[in-house]
Formats: sequence, structure tokens, C-alpha cells
Amino acid sequence: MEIHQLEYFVSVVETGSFSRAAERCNVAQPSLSQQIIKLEQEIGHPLFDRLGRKVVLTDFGERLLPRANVILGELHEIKAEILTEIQEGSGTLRVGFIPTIAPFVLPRVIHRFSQEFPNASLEVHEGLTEELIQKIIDADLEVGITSLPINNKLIRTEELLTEPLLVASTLKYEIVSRASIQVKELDDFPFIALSEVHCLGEQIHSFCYQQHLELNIVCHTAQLTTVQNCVALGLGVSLVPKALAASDTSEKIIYRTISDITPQRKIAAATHIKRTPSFLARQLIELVKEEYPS
Amino acid sequence: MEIHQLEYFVSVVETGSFSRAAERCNVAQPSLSQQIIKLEQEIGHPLFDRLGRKVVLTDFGERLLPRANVILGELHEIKAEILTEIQEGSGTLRVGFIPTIAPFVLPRVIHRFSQEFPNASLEVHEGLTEELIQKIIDADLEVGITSLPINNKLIRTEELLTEPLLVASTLKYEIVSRASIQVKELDDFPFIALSEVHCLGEQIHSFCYQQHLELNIVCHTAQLTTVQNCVALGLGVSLVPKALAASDTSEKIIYRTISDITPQRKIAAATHIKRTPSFLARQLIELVKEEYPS
DNA sequence: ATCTTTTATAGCCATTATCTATAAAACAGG
DNA sequence: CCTGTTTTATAGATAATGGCTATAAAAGAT
Repeated sequence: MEIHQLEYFVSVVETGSFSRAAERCNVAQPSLSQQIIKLEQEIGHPLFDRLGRKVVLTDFGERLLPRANVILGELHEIKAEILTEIQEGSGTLRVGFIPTIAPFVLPRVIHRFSQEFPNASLEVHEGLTEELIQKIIDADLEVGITSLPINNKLIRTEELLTEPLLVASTLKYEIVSRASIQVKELDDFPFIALSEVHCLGEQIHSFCYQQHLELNIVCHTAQLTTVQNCVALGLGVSLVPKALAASDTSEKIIYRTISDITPQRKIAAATHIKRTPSFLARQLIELVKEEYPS
Repeated sequence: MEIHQLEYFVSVVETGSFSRAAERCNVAQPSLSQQIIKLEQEIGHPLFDRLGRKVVLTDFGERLLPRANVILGELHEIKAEILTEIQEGSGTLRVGFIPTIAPFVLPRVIHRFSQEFPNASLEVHEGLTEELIQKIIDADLEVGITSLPINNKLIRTEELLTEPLLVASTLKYEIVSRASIQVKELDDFPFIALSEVHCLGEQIHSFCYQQHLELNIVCHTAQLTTVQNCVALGLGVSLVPKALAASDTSEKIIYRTISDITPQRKIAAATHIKRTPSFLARQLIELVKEEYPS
């Protein structure tokens, strides 16, 4: 049973004649007749009684008609409906964030996303860069919001913004009271270091290495929140993303930009290089750009 | 968009691979790949992302899937469902009866028919033979319950039964008191004749002509009921179908068989010679046979 | 780095839907 | 009742296309 056979069938019903149906379908009358005959053979019964001038449905034809209409209806609306559904934002998006971004960005992004795409469902996963990358490769996630660089030829990255790292400290350490801060002053104070399982930890580490700093690390923590708490208690100074500063309302810590050379990280969206980005994914990436706190 | 393309598409989704889908569909992998590509071109977007070992639906594919399943589901059930529906007797049957049959047969047939086929709808039309024939030819009616002969090469007739015509009279006329009745005695009494617009009227007329009777017609009536009433009032005798006698409970009239030569009419089902009889039509004809009063 | 798995490409073949021409049947009008 | 017209079916040729084999290309797996 073929689509065009059903189309021919419906046309014969609607025009009441094989020849007129053929004309409407832009085929020759014998072609249409043959296809109807084939259809009748497949059903096992005649669909029409050919009464000279008139063509009448048999009881089999009578019952095929509504089904044929359903099928053809479904078919012809498919393209338009799919486009509509997509632009209405229905569907599911699975997205990952690294832990040094998630706390500042996730709440705002989820909020706006669910407002703008009420029909969509968002599945969020928080994980370290390597884990996100692996899940993207396995197609468990479609997008990962991470930090550059990412060296994996299976991963496509789209840079979203550059975020400076600020010096964080209480007034206990004079570094934050000065008019301007120089990179070299960092190793004059006890330093709270973020574990290098985080790419941010790594990035700070290699920044210091490049600047020939020999940090006086008094603490290695596994979470940015712990860094923040340690700094607040006056255990030392640290380098933290500006987004952390922007969302810190406690006013215990002073955040300052380094004057001479600003350390920074690039925030990017990582996707599987072979996957065509879905509509929802593109929308989410835009939202992250707009909602990233600064 | 073709059926087999949708089948291939669903198979790829279900097997998660083009090669396995091809195997399941009994086609070579390149054939299947090509059809998927064609489908993607028609939709205007890729349906799958080919990630080496894995194949993942794009958002377009995700939305095509349920529709494809609906269409294929509809298609595969069609044949069985049509057969079921027909055997369940759903549908409409348009049937006609001539006026000299309708009153005795219609009520019983409609009753049994609607009991046995509660899903069916029956449209009954009462009309003279010529009218029924015309409506059958025009496909306004599918079956006509009439009397033979019918001479029209477009009409197929199926003889159902032979019905004798009985002498009807009150005791006022001695014809019904005798031990046996001979044809020739008919013209000894005033005769109530049915109009020849009815085939029954014609048939009685030609029967008498053949038997060289010269009826003493005292009345021409347009309806069988009027004949019956006239006879009951003792205005004369008449010839009436046995079915009328069988349904007459008044006991005013005596109905007697003629001994030597019994006039009779043949009851038949008339259908368009080119129409394949529907299930309901065949069932109805059977019912008329069974329910015809005798 | 090599082997295996998987999809895409190329070229050929077979199927089949379509076409033109024509026959057959039946209706309409004179 | 015959003739011309309309309508569907048949026959044979053609062309479009889905399918096949062989092979390439890409990417995992060993």
C-alpha cells in the first residue's frame, strides 16, 4: 500500500471519476486506474463499482476512505507541524555545567528558560569538565557549559565570554586596601587554593606558574564555596571568578581586580562536533550569555 | 515521503544503527541509507546525527518519530480492521420495497435487521417498481425487494420465493364456500381490481387475460389496503398475495387457494448488475427470505 | 598502529509507475 | 435504433527510482 495509491483513491472518491481524478493528480488516466487496481488487489476486494458514468464506493472502499484521509492528513501536515513544534520549544534538552559555574548561572538560566519555553523540559547535570565531555561524546548531554581550553577533536566549542578572576580577601590582608594590586604581590600572602580537579584550579595554577609566582598555599579545597568561606574567615587570600563576587552579598570579602595582568578564564559552550545543535540548545546558549553575572 | 522511508526511519531509531535497521528491513545498508537521506532532504533537516558507533535523533527526528508511528500503525491495521468492521455490520444500507410487499415484510425485517446489526443504519424507501429500478441504477439504492419479471440488463435479480395469490371474499359470495375453486369461476363475481401502476395489478391483469377471463371489475383501487377494505365490505372478490392473508387478523375475509391453476408472483431482490453486493445487502436479502410471511 | 565496525558513494540492474495508443463498454442525442 | 461521446481497461514502450554490489571514508576498538 503506497501513499500515492491512497491519494489516487481519495481523488477518485472526491471527483467521482477516474479520469477527473487522474487530471487532478497530474497523471494519465491509465496510470491511475492501474494503481487503484493494485490497491484493490492488496485489500483483496474491489473499492469501487464502475457503473458507466458513475463510480461508487463498495463497502470496503467506504471503510478505507476515512483511514486514507487520516493517513494523508497526518502526512501532509507533518512538515509544518514539526517546524511549529520546534519553534514552540517543546522537547527535552540535556545540559551540563561545571561546578565553578553552576552555582552562579544555573538558577537564573533555569528560571528564564522555563519561562520562555514552558513546553520544554530541561535536564541539568553538574560535573567536572572531563565528565561533561564524556557525556557529550556519549550523547548523554547535548551541551556543556565549561571553561576553555578543551582539546578534543570530537568537541565543538563556542566561546561565550571572558571572565576575569579577582583577588578575594578580608581587610586583614593589606593587599585589598592598596590603590592598585600587582600580580607579584600575590605570593606575599597566605593563599587558599582550589583543587586542581577543577579546571579553574588548574588555570590558576598555570597562571601563577607563568607569572613565576611562588604561592604560599595554606589550604587546598575541593569547592569554590569552601574557598570563599576560608577567605571570609581571614585564613588567606585567593583568586575567584567575577561571577562569585557578583553573587556574594555578605560583604565580608573584598574583591579587587589585578591592575597589571588580569588572570581570566573563557566560558564556552561545548557540543558534540557531529551533532546538529537543536533549537533548544541554541536558545540555552544565548541565555547563558545574557544571564552570566558580571 | 514514502511508506518505506518511514519504516526505515523507525527501524533505525529502534535498532540504533543503519546497518542493523537494513538487516531488519531486508534491504542492503546503502539502500536504506539513501532513503533516509532522501527523507531528510524532503523534511529539509537531518533526522539523525551519525556519531560513529551511535546514531542519535535530531530534534526534527525526535518529532517525526511519533507521527511516523501513527501513520505506520494506521496502515498496518487497515486490512484487518476493515474486515472486522464489515463483519460487525457497521455501515449504511439503502433498500427499497414495492408497496405490495412493504406493509407485510418491512416491520419484521427492520426489527430483525436492527437487532442483528446494531451498528448498521438502514434507509428504507417504498416505491413502485420502476422508481426502485431507477434508483438502483442511479446507485441511490443498493437493493430493491420487488416482484419478477424485471427486464433491464442493468439489473441483476435474485429470486427469493414464489408467493401464491389467493381469492379473497366475504361469505356473501359463494365462491369461498365451495369445496374447491376453479379459475373460471372468478368472472362470476364482482371483482375489486388493484391499479396497474402496481406490478401486482399488472400481473393479475395478464393472468386473467391468459386464462381468458373477463372480469367483472367494479372497482379500481390504488392500494392493496383499499382492496382489502372493499372486499371486507362485501363489494366484491379479489386476488391478493398470501402475505396479506397471513397478516390479516380481522377474520372478516376468507382467503382461499384456487385449485386448478394457482396465480402467483415471484418475489426477488433486484440489484445493480455492476455493483458488488455489500455484506449488509446480502444479509438483508437473507432476512427477507426468512421473514416473508406465509 | 592495525583491525573492525559503520555509514557514504558510485555505478549498474531490476522493478515498476507512467506514458501513448487503442479497445471496449455504455450513455446521450438525433 | 444507430452514431458520437464519454469513460475505464488493456497493451506495449519508456523512464524514474529503489535496490544491489563493490568500495571508500571515517572512527572506534584492540
